[in-house]
Amino acid sequence: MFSKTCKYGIRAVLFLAVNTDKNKKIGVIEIAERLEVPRHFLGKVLQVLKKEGLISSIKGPGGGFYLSKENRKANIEDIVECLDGPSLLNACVLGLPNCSDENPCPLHFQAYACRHGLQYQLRHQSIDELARKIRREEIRI
Amino acid sequence: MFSKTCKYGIRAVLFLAVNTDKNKKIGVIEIAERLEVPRHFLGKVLQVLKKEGLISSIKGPGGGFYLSKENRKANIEDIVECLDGPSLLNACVLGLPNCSDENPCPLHFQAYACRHGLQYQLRHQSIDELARKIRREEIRI
DNA sequence: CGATAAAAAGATTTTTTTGTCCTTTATTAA
DNA sequence: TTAATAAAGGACAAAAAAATCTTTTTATCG
Repeated sequence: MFSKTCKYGIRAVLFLAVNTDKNKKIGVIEIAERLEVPRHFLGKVLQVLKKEGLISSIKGPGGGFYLSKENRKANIEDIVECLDGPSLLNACVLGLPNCSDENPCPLHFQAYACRHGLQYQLRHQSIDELARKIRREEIRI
Repeated sequence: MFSKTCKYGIRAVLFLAVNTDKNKKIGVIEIAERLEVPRHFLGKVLQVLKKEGLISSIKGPGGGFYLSKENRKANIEDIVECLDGPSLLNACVLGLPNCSDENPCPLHFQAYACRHGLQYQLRHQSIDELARKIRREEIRI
C-alpha cells in the first residue's frame, strides 16, 4: 500500500509530534533508533518532508528536527501525498490509464468506495489528535 | 496497492473468463497484445496462476490458456493471494510487526475498516459475475 | 576565530521488481 | 516419426526502491 518512505515518514512525523517542539529538537540518529528504522534512509525522508514544509529543522549544535505549531496543522494525507504522490489514493487499482466512473475497470467501484473511505480518514486525521492518542498510550508508533 | 504481477494476473484471468473455455484456448502472445502488457512477463504470471490451479493450460499446437468450470469458482481474492500473498490485505499499513487490535498503530482502525471492506468485495466478487459485466460492456479489462 | 555538531546534498551500493531471452518439454498433425 | 506449435523453465538485464556512505553547508559555543 504505502512505500517504506511513506511508512517511515508518517511514523517520524508522529514521533516528532509527541516528542518535540520549537524548544526541544531531536536528531535523525535518535529518531531512527527509536523507530527502529534505517537512519540514512530516514534522513532522506526527513529532508523531503522539510522541503515540503511538513516538518522543521535547524542545523548545527543543539539543532535537529521538530514540529512547529504550523506543521501541526497538517494531516496524514498531506504526508502521504508528499511522499507517495497524489496518485496513490486516486489511480486505478488495476493500472488502467483511462479508468473512470464512465469507463470503469472491474474493481473500480469496489476499490473506490474503500479507498475514498481511507482517504477521508487520512484527511481528517490531524497530527495533533494522533499525538494525543499516542501520549495516552492508546496507540503505538 | 497491487503489484504489476497482480494487476496483470487479475486482468488476464478475466480476459480468459470472457474469451475462453475448454474448447477455445488462447496463447500468451495474443493475451498480452489484447491487454497491452509485456508478453514474457505475463507468461511468468500465467505460469504461477496455472501452478496454483487458478487457470488451465495445454501445451502444443491448438493449446493455450483457458478457464475451466472449476477455475471459474475462484474469486478475485484468490488471485491476489496467489500473486501478492495473503499479507497484502492483512499486514499493518505502517509495517509494524506486532500491530493488532490490542496494540494498534496510528492508522490501524482507519485502515482496517477500509481494507476489510475491500477484502470482502474481492472475496465475494466471483470471476463469472465480472465476466458477465465485461460481456455486457459495463466494465472494461 | 576554530572546533564541533547537526542537517543537506550528492554519489554509490544493494535489493526487489519488472521485463527479456533462450532452451526444454509436451502435444498435435501431417 | 518428424515438423511445428505452445507452454514451462531457467538465466539474464533493466529499472525502481531501499539503504549506505561521503562530503558540504549551516549553526553554536568556547
